[in-house]
Amino acid sequence: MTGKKKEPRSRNEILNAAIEMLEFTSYSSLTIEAIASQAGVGKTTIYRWWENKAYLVLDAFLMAVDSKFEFNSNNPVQDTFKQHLEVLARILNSKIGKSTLSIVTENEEIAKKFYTSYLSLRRSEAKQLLQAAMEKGEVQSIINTDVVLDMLYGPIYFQILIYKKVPDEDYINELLIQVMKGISIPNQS
Amino acid sequence: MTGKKKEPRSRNEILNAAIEMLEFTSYSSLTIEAIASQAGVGKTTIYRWWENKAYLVLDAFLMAVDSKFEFNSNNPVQDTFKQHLEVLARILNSKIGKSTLSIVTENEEIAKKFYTSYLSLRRSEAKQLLQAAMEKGEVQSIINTDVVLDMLYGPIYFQILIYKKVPDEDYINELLIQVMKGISIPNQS
Amino acid sequence: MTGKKKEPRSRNEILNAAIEMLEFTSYSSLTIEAIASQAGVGKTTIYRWWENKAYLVLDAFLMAVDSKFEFNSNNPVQDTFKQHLEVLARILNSKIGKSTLSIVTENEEIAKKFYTSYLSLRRSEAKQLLQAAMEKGEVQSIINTDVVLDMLYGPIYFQILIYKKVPDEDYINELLIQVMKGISIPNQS
Amino acid sequence: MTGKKKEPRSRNEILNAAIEMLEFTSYSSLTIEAIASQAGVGKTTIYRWWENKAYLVLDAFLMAVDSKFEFNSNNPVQDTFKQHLEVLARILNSKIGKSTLSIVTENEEIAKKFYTSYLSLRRSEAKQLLQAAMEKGEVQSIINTDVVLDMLYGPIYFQILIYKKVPDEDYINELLIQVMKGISIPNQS
DNA sequence: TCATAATCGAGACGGTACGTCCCGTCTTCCT
DNA sequence: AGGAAGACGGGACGTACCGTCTCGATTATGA
Repeated sequence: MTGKKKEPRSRNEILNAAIEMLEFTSYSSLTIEAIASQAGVGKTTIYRWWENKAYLVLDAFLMAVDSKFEFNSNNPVQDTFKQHLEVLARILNSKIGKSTLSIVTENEEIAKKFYTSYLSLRRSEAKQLLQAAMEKGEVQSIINTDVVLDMLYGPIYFQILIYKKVPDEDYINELLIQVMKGISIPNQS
Repeated sequence: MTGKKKEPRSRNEILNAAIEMLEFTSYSSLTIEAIASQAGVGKTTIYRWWENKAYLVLDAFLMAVDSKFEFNSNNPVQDTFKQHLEVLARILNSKIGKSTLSIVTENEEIAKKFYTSYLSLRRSEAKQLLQAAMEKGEVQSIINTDVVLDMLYGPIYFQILIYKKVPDEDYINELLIQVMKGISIPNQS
Repeated sequence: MTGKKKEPRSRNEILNAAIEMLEFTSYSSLTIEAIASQAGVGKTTIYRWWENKAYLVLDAFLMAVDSKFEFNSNNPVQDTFKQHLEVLARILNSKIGKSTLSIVTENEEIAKKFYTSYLSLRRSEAKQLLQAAMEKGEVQSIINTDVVLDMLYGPIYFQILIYKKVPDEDYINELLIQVMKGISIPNQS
Repeated sequence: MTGKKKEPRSRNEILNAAIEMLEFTSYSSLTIEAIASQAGVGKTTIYRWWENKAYLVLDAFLMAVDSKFEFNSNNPVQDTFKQHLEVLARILNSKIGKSTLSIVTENEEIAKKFYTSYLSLRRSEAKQLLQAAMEKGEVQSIINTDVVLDMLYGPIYFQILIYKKVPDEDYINELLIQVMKGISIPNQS
């Protein structure tokens, strides 16, 4: 009746070891054995909690990213989205971020978990933001929010995953301007 | 005229073997040994032409995709882009397409070759298309073409790579409409 | 009189579990963990009493074999030896017997304990038997008892350990006859 | 049609590595990995030829023992047997010999191969020796040769396997004398 | 009567070796 | 002489147990 089952101390050490090793190794040449020895842990301990390297790295990502999002939605939508996109670009461009994307890309199961544990949460935040803006009259209310959000977030993923470039402030600004052009309410004068 | 003596027949057999095997195997569990035996070829022969599995698969992708693009740029931009995006979605969603994206994602070298051998070509086609439309007065000329193209193509990659969904006609239509709203010349009447 | 309070009940359960499991498993694929779970006991409890699997199995053997020997030395030597050898063959050929021999063979420490707890006791019984026979004039007194006993017991171990055959009554009879030929007093007529 | 398939050079290196390592390690703590690295060979290479450690060690034994037996059967039986037993004791008492016995003891499959590749050959030599002696009138012809041979060889195995003693010259002499007493033709004078 | 301790099951833990898979290279043999 | 077939050294995999070590739950006691 004491509640949650214990979260063993070694769990965090393993996740941290994974993150550290990804700083100087690619995901595919990251080995469970190396993580184990780096974390001072037996391989068995790792396999006890994670089915495979992919799930481990995803958990490491989730831990690294946890509670990074705090947004003030009183600002104009555009500003808040700007923050959103900048944080996203920074996260996705980190070593652990890129590794995570790489496994999401190639592994449908992981993609599913990535979606439920991370993506859908960010997405619904963003959706609320957009809807609040609609209600405040900042943006048109006839738009398809999902498509608009893909137009904002898709290019960020695209740049990082395919072009291997980090979207900088300028890029994000231009992107926002261009998207806003299509959704903002023309004349509030 | 029986065909160039270099690029021996076995090269294509190997690429085809790779494509066939990717129909029922994931990229990561595809092995050089299996390809070799499927192609009726020694491993040595494969390593003679490709440094590793990644380059082989990329070449297989390029072969599969070769001369798929024939567009009529007399149609209105929107229609041509629609074709572009639909072909792209189909290609990326094929087994070989997804495998290729997955290695592009995780391997910078491959990403470079993917860029020069495929992406930059498509991108400059698209750019020309957009510029032609500007000249024809179909779209505003003040726009940042790269950002606009990312707004079109990024969401397609995003949907396939991350959401694991194939963008269907409706999605593509909505996407185009939304992008056009931001770039088309409002009312020339 | 119900039994000493020390040597708790679980000790016997463990030994019995080991014996039972050896009925359908080889010694080398018998695991402490399996014994523990079969005996409904924690691994710790086993390690509390036995240094390792070998000592446990040796103890199981000693328990299984305990008080199996009751011989009537009024019969002629040959008859008593016949009983001895038959009992021995039966014991050694049991699952626990063969397992025990196998660890005696490969582990000097165990061999030592096997010697002091089992073999030397049987050996001195046999020696006494032989000496009684000498005194009774049934056999020559000049003989080297150790060698003679080895000629009787050695072949039994040999057959079981190396030839993997159980010496049957015929074999034992022939062996006894042949040994007696070399030690019996020639003409009692 | 060139005959036997090639015996790869590394085969002997592996067997020698095994023999060397057994000089300072027990069979049970001998590992395939260690043999491989000692022999400068991949594990795979070992597993390609031997199903497991036991077969490898048995082959090492057979190689070590190969062509060790050269006997002059013009001497009196007893002398030839003396040589036989001494050589046997030496072989069985070597590290590789004891290891081999230990696996023969615990593994029926190995025992079978040990029998066909080694034991039965020695045994039939010994049998021929005994029969020659019968024909020469040195020993009684009514005897059961198998039992007599067990009386000679059994004790040697017994001493080494169970008593962990090396039968020395004296022991072998006494054993031979005692066995001969039961089989030699009393007095042909 | 209840706290306080001793015992023990359950099983997590660091570790070692297993036997398998595939890599990328090297060798052999056949055509 | 060129290429298939596949042996080779290597290294990571994921599994099985080892022997040690907490951790509670269950008794068992004695204040």
